[in-house]
Amino acid sequence: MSPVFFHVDLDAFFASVEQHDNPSYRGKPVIVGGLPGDRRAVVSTASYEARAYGVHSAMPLATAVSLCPHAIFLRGRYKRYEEVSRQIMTIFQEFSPTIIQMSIDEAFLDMTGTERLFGASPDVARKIKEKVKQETGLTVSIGISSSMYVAKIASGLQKPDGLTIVPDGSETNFMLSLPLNKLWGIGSKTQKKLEGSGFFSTKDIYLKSLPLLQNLFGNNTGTFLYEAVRGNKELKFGTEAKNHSISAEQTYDFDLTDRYAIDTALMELSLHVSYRMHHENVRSNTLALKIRYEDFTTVSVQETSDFPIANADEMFHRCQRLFSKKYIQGRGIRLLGVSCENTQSKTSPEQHGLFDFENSAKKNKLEEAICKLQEKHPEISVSKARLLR
DNA sequence: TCTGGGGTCCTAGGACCC
DNA sequence: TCTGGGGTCCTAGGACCC
Repeated sequence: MSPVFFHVDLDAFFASVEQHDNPSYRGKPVIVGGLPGDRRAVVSTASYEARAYGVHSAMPLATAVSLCPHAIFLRGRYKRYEEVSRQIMTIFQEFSPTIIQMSIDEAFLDMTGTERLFGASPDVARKIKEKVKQETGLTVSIGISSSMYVAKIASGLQKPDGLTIVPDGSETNFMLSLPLNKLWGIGSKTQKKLEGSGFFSTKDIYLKSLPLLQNLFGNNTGTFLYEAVRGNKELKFGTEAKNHSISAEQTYDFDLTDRYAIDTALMELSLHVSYRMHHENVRSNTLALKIRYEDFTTVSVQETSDFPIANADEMFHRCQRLFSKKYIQGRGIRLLGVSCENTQSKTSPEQHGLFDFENSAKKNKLEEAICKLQEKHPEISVSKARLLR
């Protein structure tokens, strides 16, 4: 028996939530991402009414304002979106014991062998759409295939409120009917590269041998392309330990040049990352710093030490060292980012530095306490004195 | 029009070890 | 004396996704 996968994708999620919660927004262009005049903002989600004006995700907000000045602009209510997302994921769980959530607004459902329980795939898909609509007022688009990769692409083809079924056995034909830019995992850079080598369609790729593709694009990309255009691409979702990371970054309205402002920013980011590490009960030995200069060139430095980063204070000092190592004096900074890579669960055995262990442990406890306090009373802002301007 | 924030994965080169 | 080959870890940068 072939497997059956649904890929379910919410339509213009953030904008749709706003239109649902606020009926006066319905039928009008809604743009979530920022207010007109916000510096350095981008479009997070545009409603379909706004897309008709050419507005799309990741577009600079200023561009969206000029394309569609009469749109309703919103900064976004992410807590609310998470709440609705949880509600919808719960609905999915009623239909499949195995769901893989891909992001806040999409998930795979393994529907293999559920026919007897719920009925034929198209009927179940319609039931899911109905139930989501009923309980949240939102529409979803669904792709159905024996391959998760194909289902993912299928769900995007008939948005919004779409249902695209790729019958078992027709995966390759389906893939060969698509333009290159529909391939999931092929972005604009790779597409340019493909075109540079004379590949303009999935068929052009299909006609070449695996060794030739590997030769042209490297082992990995070559194999990916070969499998993808056949609809054979397997998506692996390892439950095994992966390299996770926790990061925070901030684009500043105006470039930073002053060292005091930079240090304050680094401390803010360190606190943010550190609290999240406490919250998720993980630690990390690797700290990475990202600097984006005013001309958008981006550099990074990272450092792995023998012992985990003990607390926000230590993270801040490590950040300062990395910063001094990399920063080109005099250049304006538009973004700073701090990231802990390769995080490990705190339940796994820890190696302590012999040195200053007790002191670190105390700071750790303090920060954990602050973390808990902040969770309990989010209205209280607990922060380093320096951050209180 | 002037480019968010949070992630993951891949590549290529260097260090180091046997 | 002018130098192998494999494995692993680390780093910087880049591509991609939502």
